[in-house]
Amino acid sequence: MSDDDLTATRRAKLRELRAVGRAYPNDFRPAHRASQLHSAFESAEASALESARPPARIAGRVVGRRSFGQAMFVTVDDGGGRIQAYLRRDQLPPDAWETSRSLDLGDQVGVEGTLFRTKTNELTVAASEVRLLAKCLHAPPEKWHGLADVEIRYRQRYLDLLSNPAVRDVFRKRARIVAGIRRFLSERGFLEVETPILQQIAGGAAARPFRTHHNALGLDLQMRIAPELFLKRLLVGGFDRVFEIGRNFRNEGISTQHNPEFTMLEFYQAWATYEDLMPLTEQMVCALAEEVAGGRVVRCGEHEIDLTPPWRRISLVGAAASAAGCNESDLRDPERARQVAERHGVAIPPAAGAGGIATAIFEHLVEPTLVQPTFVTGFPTEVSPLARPSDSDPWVVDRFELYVVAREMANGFSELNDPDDQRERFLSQLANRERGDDEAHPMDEDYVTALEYAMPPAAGEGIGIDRLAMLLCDAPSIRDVILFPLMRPDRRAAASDEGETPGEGAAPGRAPEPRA
RNA sequence: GAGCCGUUAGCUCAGUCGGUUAGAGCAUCUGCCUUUUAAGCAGAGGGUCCUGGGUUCGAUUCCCAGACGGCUCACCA
Repeated sequence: MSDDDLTATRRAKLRELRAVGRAYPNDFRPAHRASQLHSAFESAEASALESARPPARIAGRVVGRRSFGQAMFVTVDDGGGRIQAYLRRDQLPPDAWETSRSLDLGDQVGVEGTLFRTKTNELTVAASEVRLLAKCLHAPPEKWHGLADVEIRYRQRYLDLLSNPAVRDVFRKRARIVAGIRRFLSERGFLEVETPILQQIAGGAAARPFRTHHNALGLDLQMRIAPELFLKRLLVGGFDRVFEIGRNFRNEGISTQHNPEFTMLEFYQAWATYEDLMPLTEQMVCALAEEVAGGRVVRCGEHEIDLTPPWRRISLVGAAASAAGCNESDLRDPERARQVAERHGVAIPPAAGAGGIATAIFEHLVEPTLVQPTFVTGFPTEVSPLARPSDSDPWVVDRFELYVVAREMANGFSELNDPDDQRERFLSQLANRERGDDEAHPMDEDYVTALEYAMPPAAGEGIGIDRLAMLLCDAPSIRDVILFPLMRPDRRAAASDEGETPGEGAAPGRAPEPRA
């Protein structure tokens, strides 16, 4: 049967339902969840159930149907688990039996009855009532292999979720990660805040923004690339520990590790340095791993990652020099650094000085090797326009990045709160922009003004939630932990949808759906 | 943006060294079946082989272009 035929068959059943009553009722209230019933009656013997006849009222999607003429088994998935129901003609009202006979895979159904165990000892609802609650008009993906077409999995995530239980688990884990972060930070006195996504100057990171427009104000705006500068304004305002979990938007390429919109945690703590944030990060990530991955050792692809603190610490310039076979001093000199980069075939970013070149060398030679959790410190000041210079060596800043499985996972530093230095850094970034670095940080005078009102010394950190979820859920692509990743429009589907009206032509009796 | 790979029934996949009716399992339809669980048995239907051009007597298959996806690289704090 073609797709149209499959749908037409189901639509015909829907038409019959409409003819005799409400096709989409909302008066059935399930009293039990499949998982509850399984755990509550786990140890109940068949004979015990036989005498007690515990009532059960469940609702969910039909994911299996085995028919025997005058009886059938139906497996119902209520989102949290599955339980099967046994439907017999001689135990059901006639209309419920008719409903049962017309059930299709994918339908939403409500079943009421009593629990028993079958010959094969499976806990089962012996149905005394069956209600169709919502008709499924399309054939669902195959029961055994599930949905494998990656494109459909992303475009129609609901199909992925309803046919691949492991996918639901990933997103449940992701929710627990986010909830765990909130709990962890709230317990430590951090205040959760929300700052603008629509901004006039998108700052706080090196990235190209999306542009948009506010009609009433006639104002061009950008989507935020980071909440950083607003969160630090809040430090000036007197909130000494703040955090935000929210979406950032960066107008850049898509890969297994990049989605144009992604979720970031940023938190700021006054009276702290980047040294304080490293153990805090270790604690937080360990707590999350123990909660969602069952321990501090997590499997990620072919790697086994041991998150037990303390994590290794290396210096960026030191590691880059040793990987490139040169001295650190070579990487502090623009000309010699350039030669080292060229010798190793490392592309030199536009407008880069020695610090930028050293960072590029690090990223190409060292970053891919950082599989176990590693804090990288000693970032050049040149590539860190918002971070506080190290007291002992102002060529670098008090900053770290966390790498796990060769992926950047977190970025934290002691905040630059000297307004005059910050203005100079912005000006230097502007100069880089002139020289072709289109991701150089823009000038933000309003932010500098905020610093002039005295921001307490502080440290702040950003953690990529998607990448953290990838690590803790063992997901190879960021699209596996983002429910609806950005996709190109599917022009094939658009073209064919315009050419036909699916199913409707063959259903002349069907009245249009009232919408108001 | 570049390279490689993929796109065949609603789903999961075979297949065609260019050949006449393109297959399987699940799903669907018909019949039988009151404890099955990837239920079973018998039968049937279901295809824009991603799209468009080209080569050819003949293209789902070969060539070119395009669409969409995946991976790698580039980009990307």
